[in-house]
Amino acid sequence: MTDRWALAPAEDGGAEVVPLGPDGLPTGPVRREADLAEAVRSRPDVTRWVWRSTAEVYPRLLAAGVRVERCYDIEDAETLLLGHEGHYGEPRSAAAALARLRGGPVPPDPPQRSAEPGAQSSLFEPEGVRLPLADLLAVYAEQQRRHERTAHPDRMRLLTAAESAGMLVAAEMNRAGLPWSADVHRRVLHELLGERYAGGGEPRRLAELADEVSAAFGRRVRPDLPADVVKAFARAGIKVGSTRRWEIQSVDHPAVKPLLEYKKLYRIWVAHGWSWLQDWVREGRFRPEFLAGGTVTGRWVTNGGGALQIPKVIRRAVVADPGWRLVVADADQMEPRVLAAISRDPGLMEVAGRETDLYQSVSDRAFSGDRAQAKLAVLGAVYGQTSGDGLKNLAALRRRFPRAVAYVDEAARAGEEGRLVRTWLGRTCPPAAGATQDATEEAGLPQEDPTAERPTDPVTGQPTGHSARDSADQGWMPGYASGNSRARGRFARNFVVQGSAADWALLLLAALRRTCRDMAAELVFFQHDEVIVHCPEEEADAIVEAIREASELAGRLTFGETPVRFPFTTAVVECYADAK
DNA sequence: AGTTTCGGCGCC
DNA sequence: AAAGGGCGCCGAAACT
Repeated sequence: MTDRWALAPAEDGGAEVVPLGPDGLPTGPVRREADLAEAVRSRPDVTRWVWRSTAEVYPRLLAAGVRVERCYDIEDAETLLLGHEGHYGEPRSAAAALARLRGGPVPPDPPQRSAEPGAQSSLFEPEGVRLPLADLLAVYAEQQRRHERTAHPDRMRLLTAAESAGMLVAAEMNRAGLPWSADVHRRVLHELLGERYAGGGEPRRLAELADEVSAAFGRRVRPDLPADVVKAFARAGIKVGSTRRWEIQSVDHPAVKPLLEYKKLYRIWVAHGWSWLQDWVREGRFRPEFLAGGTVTGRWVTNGGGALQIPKVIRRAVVADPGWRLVVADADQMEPRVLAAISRDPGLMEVAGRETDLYQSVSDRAFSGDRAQAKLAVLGAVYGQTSGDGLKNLAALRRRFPRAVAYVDEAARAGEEGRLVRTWLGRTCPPAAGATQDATEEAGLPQEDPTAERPTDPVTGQPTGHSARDSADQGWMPGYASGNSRARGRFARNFVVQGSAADWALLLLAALRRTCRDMAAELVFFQHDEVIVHCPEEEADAIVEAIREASELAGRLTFGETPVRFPFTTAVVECYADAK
């Protein structure tokens, strides 16, 4: 039985709270509490807290040592509901939702903060605009009704609940940080890059490689400047369109080898080098800011430190505390398994019902045992590959798994025709640029109001700088929603799979978090289909089992009863790099 | 001088 | 002829 309360923080550090019934309406008077954290701590029986913004409230609770079981984030739900209703990009604040409900002018969303290196979390800078508790309740009650009007109310309720759970996980991970050994990191950097020179220029190894490149060309060439490199190749009689690795690596020239090595190391140096270490690692922890549902597909993003792009060599610096372990768990072939679950393709579900290598099973059935071809074909189907071996092999895939291929083909067709597609739980893709009214109307702003704000970018919340006139055909939507029909088809094709995988991953995290509740174990990292739990050595086995159980539960909750399994490869290690 | 876009590459 | 989705990050280039 859920005991649900709503909460609104007050300016003075206190809060208003009120109990809610099953219909979301108050069942008692509003209580005024002097201390926000105490208001929650003193009500341990509450199983779900309804609030405007997890990012506003939960870091403060965590700082006071208070955790909650579940929450409902009104502004996140507003975003998901607006998307489902075809109003992607409209202001998503509770204040805007209230204005739409009451018929007043809709305020634009405040600009988003961006992370500063080493900055503390938003403890004392509540983001967004607060709303009185009574207004919040009106928005919440209306949202409950809007859930009922969606294509699958049960799934939509699960989606908003799951993403709220994800936001709790994200806040807790932000607080925990990823265990990081600065000493190991510096050792790795020294091995790869050599000594640093005074003045902050290139380290020794990069300088040497730059010299080798120059020597090979017979003139001074800066390998970090693409234009310089293209020009140098041209003088050597070699025409290259870019200096991308895949294009350069087949070129027969002595500069190629040192150039590619330079680019690899340069990347480490600028993105994860000494200044990164200085900026992002404090007291043995790397603290990026995880943001649940930060992408249109529902995948998470991080602000700062490139936490989801840590190069493999740098993972040697992720080291458990003494006596503790990292349980590194990686979902096996997640995307094709998700495709099996959402398409209900009998053959693919049967294959995905085994815990053994899915690509091998697919290749046994359709590719005469050639696993590499099978994998290319599957990924090509999911990503919308239109050339090469993947396309050729798509035909074989289609013969054996017709419903699976038809599912993504239909999504692609919908995308090309400008229709919306949804994930299994109901997260909806943004509309194509040009397919909707202009941004000003989208924002619900009065057309004649001279004081109306300029259109804001639906992703960044920043003014676009474009007029309403040109916003429909250029620029105000990012590339995924571009007017290019085929690109739009590929986007939609991938959206249904990647996004449904993100749906499932949220449920997985929620279940795993629940298991960790009464243990010392902490979730410290999440990357699409991979989680890391930091725990005392003696808890590691229990965590491995918990991951298995969480995966099973997440599969069933998300997709219903299907034969599809979501096995994980787990490793109990002291160092992240040892997991692979 | 400050801001935005581009090229390239890291991860999934 | 080329033809894969989603991100973040950096310095350089391009812009205002």
